[in-house]
Amino acid sequence: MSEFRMASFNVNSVRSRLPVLRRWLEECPLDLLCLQETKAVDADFPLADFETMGYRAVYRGEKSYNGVAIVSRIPLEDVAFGLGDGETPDGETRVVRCRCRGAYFVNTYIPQGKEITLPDYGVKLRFFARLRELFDREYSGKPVLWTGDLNIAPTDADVTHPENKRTHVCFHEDAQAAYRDVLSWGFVDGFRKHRPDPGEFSFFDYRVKGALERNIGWRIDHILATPELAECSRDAFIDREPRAWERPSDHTPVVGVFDL
DNA sequence: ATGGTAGTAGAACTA
Repeated sequence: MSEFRMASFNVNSVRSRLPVLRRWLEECPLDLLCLQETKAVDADFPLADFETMGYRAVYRGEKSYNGVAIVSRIPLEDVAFGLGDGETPDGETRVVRCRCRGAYFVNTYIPQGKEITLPDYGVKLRFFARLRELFDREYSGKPVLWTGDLNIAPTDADVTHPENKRTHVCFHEDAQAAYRDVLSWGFVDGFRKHRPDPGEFSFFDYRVKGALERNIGWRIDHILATPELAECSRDAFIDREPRAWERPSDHTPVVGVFDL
């Protein structure tokens, strides 16, 4: 049993974010880092850069969109991509799973959904349902850490102005219910366990002027753990610093510290 | 923030 530090970070292009990642990993060393929106086909994933930093990585990407990775200091076992249910799209570039230190990690980039009136929103709701099916099918009784950009702000405490976001795909009641249904499989909000107060956000829209300084954002990146894992959780926090650096992602990392 | 910016592209899409 020793300290295990992990994080989830939507990088909005892993290649564009290498300077930020280098600096952040130096200042905030991790055992395991879950990335989303890598936006690189596998041949273009900057594996050598991570190896230079002392990490290995598993990844699956596509041109321009999506893409997930798990970057780690220690070996990863049972690596798998996608939801594994035979449905299309299969989520190959949105879901990466592995086992590490006796725990099961599920790193997801949930579809954003565009607009509640569009088919994309149905795909998003179905994606949550398929995840629930995956947990039912493959993870019964196991210690699981579900993390990533879930594109959902679960409660009014997780956005700046809840009243004008009721029809937003990341805040709409149907999306929140779909998220809660996965949560009810058996997850504890690992961030909220340590940070109960409202007003902490992991996403700050590039298009909102001074979003970070004015704290206008969303908490849509999450660390969720099964109860026995949550018991091992020692701390969780959102690190706002990388969002203020040169050429930032629009997201900033969520960090979880465990005794594993 | 019913507009805006960033990324990948090399025009228009996704977020």
